Amino acid sequence: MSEDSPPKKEVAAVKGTHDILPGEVEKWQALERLARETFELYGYRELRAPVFEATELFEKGTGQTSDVVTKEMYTFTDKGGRSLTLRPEYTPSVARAIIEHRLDLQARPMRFYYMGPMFRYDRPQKGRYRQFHQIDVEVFGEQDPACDAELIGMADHLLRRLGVTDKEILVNSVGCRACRPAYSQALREEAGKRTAELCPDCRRKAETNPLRIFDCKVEACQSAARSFPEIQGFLCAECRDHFTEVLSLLGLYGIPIRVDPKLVRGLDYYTKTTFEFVSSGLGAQSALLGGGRYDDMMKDFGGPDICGNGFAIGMERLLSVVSLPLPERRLLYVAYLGGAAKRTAVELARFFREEGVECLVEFKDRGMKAHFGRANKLEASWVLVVGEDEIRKGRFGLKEMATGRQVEGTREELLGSLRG
RNA sequence: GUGGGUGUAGCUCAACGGUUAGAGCAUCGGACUGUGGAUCCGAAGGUUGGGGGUUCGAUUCCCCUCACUCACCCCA
Repeated sequence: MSEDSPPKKEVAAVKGTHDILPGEVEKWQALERLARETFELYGYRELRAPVFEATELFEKGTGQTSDVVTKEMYTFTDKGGRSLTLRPEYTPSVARAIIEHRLDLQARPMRFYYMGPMFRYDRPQKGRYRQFHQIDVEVFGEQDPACDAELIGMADHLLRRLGVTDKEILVNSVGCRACRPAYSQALREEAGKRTAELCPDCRRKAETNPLRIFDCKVEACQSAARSFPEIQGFLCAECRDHFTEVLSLLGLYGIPIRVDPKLVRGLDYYTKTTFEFVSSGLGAQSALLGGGRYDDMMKDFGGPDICGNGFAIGMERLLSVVSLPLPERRLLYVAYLGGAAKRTAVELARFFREEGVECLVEFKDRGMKAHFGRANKLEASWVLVVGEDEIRKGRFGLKEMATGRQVEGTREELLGSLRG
């Protein structure tokens, strides 16, 4: 009845999300494999939590005043009337899992890692997406500063394995609940005196979270901030000793770092050590990886009083500075001539796959030339030639595409060439 | 949420306000029914993001809108 073609609907991935296509996905697989291998070397084990959680979990864990919670969460109501949220970060989920399964009663410390998508309703830009992927590493129940150093060392190890040379490691201590209030107060007072120099945003931050003024990119604010007191002078004895020991161990590992007193991380729960790996060439979003210690989070959840420590890697950002050699594909293409040979081709493909050879047979009947053209396009390493003569003899031709050399043999004999 | 930049074929890009919007690459077919990359021939592919306006005439100029992108905010 309606002859109007339906209005041309724009089909496109949702803003800030992306498909990862073949050709690109191999890099992701390589990163995932190397990350897994590296973390397992240090005794970390994977812990997988759901993609969404009760909204309340993030309000408590991430902090009700943080931007992530106040304006960046993907929150929805399910059919049972529950308020759920696609996780904007991973740490609260791990904390929840530990409490729920009473993992705190097991031997400590607990070392976990995880990789997967996170969701934040941000305005997308280079290195920042609404669905993005993180590799998360967390240690619970270890207060020794050696743990902080181990995490930084392990992150550095992974980046070295990935061949990331353009990076700098920034480390700082943001103190704890005992000593940070005094520092915040000192900053607040200083900012109060210099209020005329600060941008409106920073005037607000002076009240809510004065440490964040250091993050501001406005030149006037930066130059004002340069004369602000530094946190080192305010750390309590415990925090100072902790920080000194972290730095000392990093020196022992031979990991070059830069102490950056102005490194304040965005999430409110950090205590003592914070760190960030930055790289140029990432645009404005220069942090490849960020983390630190959070001694109070678990307690704040109403869980056991055990400390936490960890970091998150931005996979998109990391991949954009990594140049991994792609694994070489070794594909066998089966070229057959005619309908009878097609059946043999399918059988042969089955045989070779059972023997662990990547093997492709296409179902469109082609001439030999077209088969080879196709094999070439698919970047096959070999072509198996299956025609009437070959079937009669039970011996097939195997051509190595790179060299053009061709051998003949039974399927078992050819297996040797394929594996050699 | 706020600013800037960009939108033409699957991709990379052309077209002074003026014929039927072109090219390269990619795709498909043919030359070519027993051996690849080459070459030649051909085909297909577009509501020039969408809507409105100015004009005899708009891919081109103006406005709005949408998308992408970069930056702010924030963060990995």
